Amino acid sequence: MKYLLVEDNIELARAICSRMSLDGHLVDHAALISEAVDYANAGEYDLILLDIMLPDGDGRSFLKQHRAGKNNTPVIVLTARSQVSDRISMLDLGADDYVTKPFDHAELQARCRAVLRRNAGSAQSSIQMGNVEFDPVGGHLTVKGNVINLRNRELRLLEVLMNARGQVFSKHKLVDRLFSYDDDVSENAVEVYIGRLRKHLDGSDVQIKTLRGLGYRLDHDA
Amino acid sequence: MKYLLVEDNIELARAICSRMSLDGHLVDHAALISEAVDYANAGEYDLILLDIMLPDGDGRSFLKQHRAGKNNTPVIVLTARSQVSDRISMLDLGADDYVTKPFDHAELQARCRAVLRRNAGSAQSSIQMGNVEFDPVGGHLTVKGNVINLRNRELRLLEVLMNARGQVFSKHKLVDRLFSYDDDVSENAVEVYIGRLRKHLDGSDVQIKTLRGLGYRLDHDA
DNA sequence: GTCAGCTTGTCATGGTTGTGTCACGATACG
DNA sequence: CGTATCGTGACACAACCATGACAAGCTGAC
Repeated sequence: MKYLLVEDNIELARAICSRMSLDGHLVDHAALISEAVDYANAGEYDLILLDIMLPDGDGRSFLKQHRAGKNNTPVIVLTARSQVSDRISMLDLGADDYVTKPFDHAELQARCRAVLRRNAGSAQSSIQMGNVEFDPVGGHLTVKGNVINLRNRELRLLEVLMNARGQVFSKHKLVDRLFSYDDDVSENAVEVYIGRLRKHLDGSDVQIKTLRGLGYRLDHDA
Repeated sequence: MKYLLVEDNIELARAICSRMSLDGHLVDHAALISEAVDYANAGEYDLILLDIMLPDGDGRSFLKQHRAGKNNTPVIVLTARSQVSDRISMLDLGADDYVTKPFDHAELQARCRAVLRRNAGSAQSSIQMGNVEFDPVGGHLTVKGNVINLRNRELRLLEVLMNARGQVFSKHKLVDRLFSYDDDVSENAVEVYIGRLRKHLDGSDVQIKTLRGLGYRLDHDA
């Protein structure tokens, strides 16, 4: 995925960039509206993250211009909590979601995924794989017709694995995905959750394979 | 599909138009009641999106007139959150649904689809689910034949849950849905309302399930 | 005005459970 | 056989949730 980040606070921008890069996304960064316009005109983006307080103008003008150009790229607005009225007009102008600063990176990532999923797969939210059906919106899993309610972390882990089946995730990467930055969590936690998920998937034709020293991968037996 | 949008805020109107156009719909835009009447008389629309605060009068008058003319075109009302108390009168006058500003465009699209679908298969305003019948227009609930009057907030909460059964709503999202932005309301309020709703639903085969750390979901026991 | 009655959000408390760690056993691999 | 890596049952704690009580608001009647 290719993101455009419009944010004048350099440190924050750098943090977001590195986080997103870790997820395998490509991020272009603009610190000014004028830059942002140039970037947007030059390339196709899957998602735009837009701060509204910028040195050379209001993010609104960018958003307005963006939508006026019949551009359908989803936009997530980054806003301070105090700028309430701005937030309102942003949504009215066609933003797809908003995140209030300061935000948790895990939350931003979740919002991004949600917006992208909503935008791409339209109504199709549940993921099918063999005799397993996973519904992240409903928060449950169906294995051979039996409904299993997943807990928060299990859900998030499965979501990550399901969205990139066949891809290997290192434990380090999974920790990054599941926990926020300041949560200091051992990698053993991931092992525990993998174990719990495996229990839920027992009897299905989907399994989480261990690749010693590398990580985990979701496989579907043929 | 052909939509008529009645909205005096030009920026918002433009944003909605471009969004809808991207979905392949044709949208006519009226900024005044008088214009709207002309449009409505001139053409057949599949759906009307109606703002109620308009410079030359109240959208209600348009709605009344529209229905008086035996016109069956579904209408979705766009209203500010503070005007939610008007909702009953809007629905009484024949609106099919309402969306509070500011709204998420994805939500507006979903509401449009829902209304059109509902309209295709003959109109029914009340929602049935197991031995529970919910009438959002009348504001009451029938559980096993017993009529229960709901209070305003309980009503809105149940409406949100009923319109997307099986979907998990985080408390954050529910706060967003039920309260306006400048109401600074704790998430505990949602817990309280869930509790109150559960009391009303006692003895029915519909229940609000708690998904710890995730939110709430309306379930129907089989 | 004011008083009663109803709605609504907050608070404090207590119960429940999801979560991450630990310790130890199992397994892969050189 | 030794070591690094992974699996897992048990556990303690913190986070989360339910709920009764309460106070502030609102409404309408008089």
